[in-house]
Amino acid sequence: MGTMTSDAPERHHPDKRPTLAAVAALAGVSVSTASLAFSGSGPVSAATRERVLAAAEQLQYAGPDPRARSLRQGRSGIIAAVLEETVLQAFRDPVMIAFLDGIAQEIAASGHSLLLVPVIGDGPTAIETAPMDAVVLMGCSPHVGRSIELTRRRSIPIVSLGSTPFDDVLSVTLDDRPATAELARHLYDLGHRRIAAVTLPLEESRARGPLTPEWEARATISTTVERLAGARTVFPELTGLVAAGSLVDEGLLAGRELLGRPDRPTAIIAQSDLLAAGVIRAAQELGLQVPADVSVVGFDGIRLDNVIAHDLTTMVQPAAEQGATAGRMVLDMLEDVQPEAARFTSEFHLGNTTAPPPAE
Amino acid sequence: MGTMTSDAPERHHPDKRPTLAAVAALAGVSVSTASLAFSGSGPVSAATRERVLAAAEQLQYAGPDPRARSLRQGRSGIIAAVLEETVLQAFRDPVMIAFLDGIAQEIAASGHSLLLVPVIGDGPTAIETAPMDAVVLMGCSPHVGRSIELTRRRSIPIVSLGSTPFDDVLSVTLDDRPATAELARHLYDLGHRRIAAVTLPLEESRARGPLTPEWEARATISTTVERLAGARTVFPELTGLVAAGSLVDEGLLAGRELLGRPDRPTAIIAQSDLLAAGVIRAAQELGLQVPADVSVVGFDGIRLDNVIAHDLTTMVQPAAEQGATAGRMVLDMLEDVQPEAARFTSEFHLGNTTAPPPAE
DNA sequence: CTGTTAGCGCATTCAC
DNA sequence: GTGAATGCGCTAACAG
Repeated sequence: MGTMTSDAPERHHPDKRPTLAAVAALAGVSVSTASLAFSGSGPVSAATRERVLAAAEQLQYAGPDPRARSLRQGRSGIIAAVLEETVLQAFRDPVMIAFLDGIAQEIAASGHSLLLVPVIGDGPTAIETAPMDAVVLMGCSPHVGRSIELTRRRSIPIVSLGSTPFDDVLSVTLDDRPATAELARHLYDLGHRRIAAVTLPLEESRARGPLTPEWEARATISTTVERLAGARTVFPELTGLVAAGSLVDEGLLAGRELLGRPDRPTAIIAQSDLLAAGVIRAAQELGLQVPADVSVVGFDGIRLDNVIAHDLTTMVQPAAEQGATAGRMVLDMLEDVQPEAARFTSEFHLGNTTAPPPAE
Repeated sequence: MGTMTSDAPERHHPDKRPTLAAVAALAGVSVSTASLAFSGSGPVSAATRERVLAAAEQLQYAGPDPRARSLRQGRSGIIAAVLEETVLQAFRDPVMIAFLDGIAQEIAASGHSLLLVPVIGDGPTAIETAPMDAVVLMGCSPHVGRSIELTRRRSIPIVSLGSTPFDDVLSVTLDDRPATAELARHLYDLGHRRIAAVTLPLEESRARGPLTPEWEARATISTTVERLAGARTVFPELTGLVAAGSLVDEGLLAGRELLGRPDRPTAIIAQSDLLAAGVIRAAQELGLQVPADVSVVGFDGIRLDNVIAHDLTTMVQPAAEQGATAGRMVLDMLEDVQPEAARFTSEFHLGNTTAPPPAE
């Protein structure tokens, strides 16, 4: 440890910052007047304000301490985004990024800022100690339960974004199931009958492997399950591989395996655009033409122009809008306005990665 | 503003949360004892602790209020990352993401979490009101001055990451200049004499356009200037185009223009890997082979496997490490340990995007 | 317009 | 081991 003054046992930045009281004293006014001079919200004569500001300048006063202010007002101006993954993982997923950006954009207007709170493992996380006014759960499963339970007791606004509604948490959802059904129908109509899926992870563990009924039964990530269910409305027997994340490389791995089989599928339903891009890469590696030899569909509608040459057939989800909506919802709740759950609809985008199956 | 009830002036979540005092009362102990029971830091008999926790459970007490706790302790557990851009822009830049991830990773270990604070425009931002313990400036120019000035008065730890040191802010820097010189030297040694640069933005405005001496003189983004200076040590006359950001699309635009010229350069120095990827795309569009017809080098060393087929010749910078270092530095300062400025070195990576210039 | 009075909810001395 | 007191720094009533 560095230098510590004897009677200031708190390791801390040494120099004592001036307080509002000091400024008030120097300006020859009361603390409350000084406070008003800063917040500008009350009636203070121009002359007094001048004096106060001058005194502040002289003392190098930095303005009201946010900690004290937030205790007093019961507000910190912080909205937390709870991630059930590492920050890096979140940043690698374009959909998550769009969510975060939507939230940040929306809440910035009212002076709020965004706190990233990863809850991995079960050690105590910042979610229990951070001074936040509201929480947006980002694609969290009900398994973050303990953390959330505590948050709920704090009775601060909570909105869930990107997962199936659980408990009675207000949510922003997507039409994953019908949307995927639409993609499946599209493939069916083109004549495809031998289909395989490349799914998002089933659980927080993000394990990779063949999709089995047993494993599926233990799934905790609702998006994955919902999209699968949607596809099954058209292809009840659908099976495939579970990827370890929404990553091009994961799609590549899965694509190699699926397309390398003797009875390779004529079409692949990837549960994200990045996975789909990987599958297309794999096809190219194997000398297969997309869509002539194999059709591929994705999900999300992120702009992939720079990753693959193809225009991917996919369902476009309004990710930034969903984020913004979640942001608006928590802000509303902070204003005691009770918002309603929001459900968004994805839109079918016909690209050039689907065609009738090749003749036998 | 929303509705405000008359006798409950605080718009807020209505239900009053129980306080530690309430819990203590129910448990029949004093507040201080209850406090100890929670923090576990003092001598409390097991029996008493039990009773306190039971009382808490009964009252649905969520634990000490983070706001009050942070006022009392003078710590909020929040580290701010100040972005001189929008959250979306930051998220699109792989280097920025690696920085953020490095910081998040490092500070999470001690229970801190990361607050994203964009400072765009000059309106008052969260930087003045957020209860943060320390700040990491992410590639900020000295022009965020006003905001920073206030922060400094608060005398909380500040570290600057990814920009030239300014004032006396402690910094984590990269060897941009010699590193770029190394790339330039590489091209020179291969025989290249007609070179063009595709640079990162010169100013916060992120304007796009031809690089002119006048404009360059007004540049505020140090990374851009430094890398340019490095290249000029080998190619003093170097000129080129300024991109509007580190994006593949921007590289594509610049590449089209530079490579479409009759006296097109035989090599292009792009100031980021994403820009380089765009340039390579442009070359492909124009039917040029890389590196046979044109050599391209980048900067950063992000893994581009999924964007272009080439293995880019570039300087690899340890971005996540730099972030982690910045994180560690602010944590150290919070412990009154005075760290030293850190300077990182990039490493030359020879890919397959450079070769001798084509014969005339 | 300005000063006075009260806490916000908690952690930490120090006596007992 | 436990309890009583004391502010952290500020804002919001209310009185003057």
